[in-house]
Amino acid sequence: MHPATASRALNPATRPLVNGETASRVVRVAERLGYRPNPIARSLKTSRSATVGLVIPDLTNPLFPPIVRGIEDVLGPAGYNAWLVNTDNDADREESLVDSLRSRQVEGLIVATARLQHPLLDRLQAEGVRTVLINRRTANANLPSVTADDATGIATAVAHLADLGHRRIAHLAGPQNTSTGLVRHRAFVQALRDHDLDDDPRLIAACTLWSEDEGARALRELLDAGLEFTAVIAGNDLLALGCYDVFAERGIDCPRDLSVVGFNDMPFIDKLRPPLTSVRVPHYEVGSEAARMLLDALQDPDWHARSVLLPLTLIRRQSTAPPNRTVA
Amino acid sequence: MHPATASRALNPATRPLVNGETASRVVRVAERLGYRPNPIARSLKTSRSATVGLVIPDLTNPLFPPIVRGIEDVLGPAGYNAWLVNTDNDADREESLVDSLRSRQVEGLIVATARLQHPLLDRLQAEGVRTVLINRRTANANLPSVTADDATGIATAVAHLADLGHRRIAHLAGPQNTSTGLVRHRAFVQALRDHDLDDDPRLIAACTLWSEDEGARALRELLDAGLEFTAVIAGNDLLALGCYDVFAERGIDCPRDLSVVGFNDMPFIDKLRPPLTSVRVPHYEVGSEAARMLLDALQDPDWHARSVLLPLTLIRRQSTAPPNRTVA
DNA sequence: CTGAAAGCGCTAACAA
DNA sequence: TTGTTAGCGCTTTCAG
Repeated sequence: MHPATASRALNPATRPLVNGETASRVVRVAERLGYRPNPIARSLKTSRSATVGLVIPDLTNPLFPPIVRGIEDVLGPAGYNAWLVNTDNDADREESLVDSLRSRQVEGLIVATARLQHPLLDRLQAEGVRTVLINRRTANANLPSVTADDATGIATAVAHLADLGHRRIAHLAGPQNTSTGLVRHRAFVQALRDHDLDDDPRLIAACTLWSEDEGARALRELLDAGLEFTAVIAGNDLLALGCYDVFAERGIDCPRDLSVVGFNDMPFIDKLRPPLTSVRVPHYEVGSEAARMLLDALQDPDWHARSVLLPLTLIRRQSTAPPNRTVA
Repeated sequence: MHPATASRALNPATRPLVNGETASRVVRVAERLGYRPNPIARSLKTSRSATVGLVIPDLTNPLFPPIVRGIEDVLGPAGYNAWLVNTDNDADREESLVDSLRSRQVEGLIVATARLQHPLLDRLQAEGVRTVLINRRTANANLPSVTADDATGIATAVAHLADLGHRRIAHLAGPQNTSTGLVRHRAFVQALRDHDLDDDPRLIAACTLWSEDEGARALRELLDAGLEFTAVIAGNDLLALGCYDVFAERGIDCPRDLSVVGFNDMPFIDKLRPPLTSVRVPHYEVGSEAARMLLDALQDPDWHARSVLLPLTLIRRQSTAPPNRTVA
């Protein structure tokens, strides 16, 4: 038995090249000997790896695990693995991690860390690295992406509050250098106008991070400014969590004194006090769709970029109610 | 310039073998050319990989991200990476994932999926694969592990409830084929006796999974049996979450009608209604300690297994209060 | 359909 | 201190 023949017999793709009988004999013997192909040697020869890199800003954000699931569930059956890295929202770390993924011959990347201006991503595209963005996009629209339909989501949230009778709604705007922060902010302003609500710019508080602390800080700022408002749309659930901290701190009764809407509907958010009304993003589907897209791109050399917007639904819970005119 | 010399100059470990001046010249040129060593070729040659495998049952459990962080923070500076896999609590999947990690030449494993009887882990040990267990252990005590001091944690929880005046305390026992489930169960019984509390065996409900649904099912079972009890110690926070679902379902006022204690103090559990009293496990430290242990084991060929128990603290929140004699 | 031969990029042993 | 040589385990031409 000659190694080349064995190799052909063991690789499903080249199996047809070899006599059916020899093939099955090889497979049987390999089985008996407990032979395991060495993917490293294979990688070295073929410069492929059956692996894709997954670049996450922060795994401790409960948003990401379901996305990772979605990705793995699609990649696995296709014979691919995901190599996961955490950037901690640090551009240098991101650069070196992407480097290390590339030197390990990952065949493509799924990136959840996009900022609107993102030189690294432009470079990857220029160098022809197959990349799919998730959650956030860059200003450069040529990169394929799978994101939520943020604008519609915010519009739905505003409509919900308007229906309840709110007229002065505040917004905790996420970082404006991320597509999600910017799109949600703009959609918020647009939706206020569409509903003829007060679009007082002072009711928009900028957050520099997607974090609980920033959410708390921003809400305090609005309250301390003595502005009148009866509801808040937080740029995401973490910012909304910060609002809950302020409620506890200042004895604010939610939803009687103030309604809050979050964004993402992350796990466990339904167990808060009160359960948070939030715009649900189908995280698992974001992951599975992105993985499918990347596999397509890997298979078809002249695949062309698409951007998928996944639909959102507003999950109404107890953090929103009609405004309490006597208090606000 | 000869490739072997360049190789020696670029590898910090062999750098001393080469003339200082040539070395820095090589480094400079490599820099200018944007040379990136190919870790795959290196792996093939050296059969090392600077990588360890991390075997997690379910990444969507918020317990794990902080552990992963702890591991990466120790591994990174030592020049190692972690390759993370999800088993979904499926033994077959686990087997094939561990296989794939090994064929990728991981130098060691950190395993969070241990069951008391765990043939795969015994085999790994027999084959000399460097392995550190976290969270749970096997019956085979020879495997090094980093776990929480569960018994003391449960004793503290029982003491807390006893101090509040509870005398009939129920336990939602986690899967008895895991060390955590078994140890907590036994510690619970022991602690009841130490405090002279009623150790009615009917007050212990077995859960077959560490899940919210199982927690809910088990608590319903206890309530439906018409047993009298004023507090519950859940085997972990997910089981405790299930209790919250039953409270909502049946209009039970926690902590007035029933006190609950969780275990793990997982992220966001402090935001529940009411905030959950829980035994805090230092997850980050579990990860960092395990990573340090594994690095030690990799460096020192005749390293001997140790097991580390990390201390726990009870975090008192609003889910526990004195029993309400008139209702219970 | 199968065999022979070469080489992916790197490093370790040995020689100079 | 540097050069030479060989080979990690696999796949893929090319020839037979």
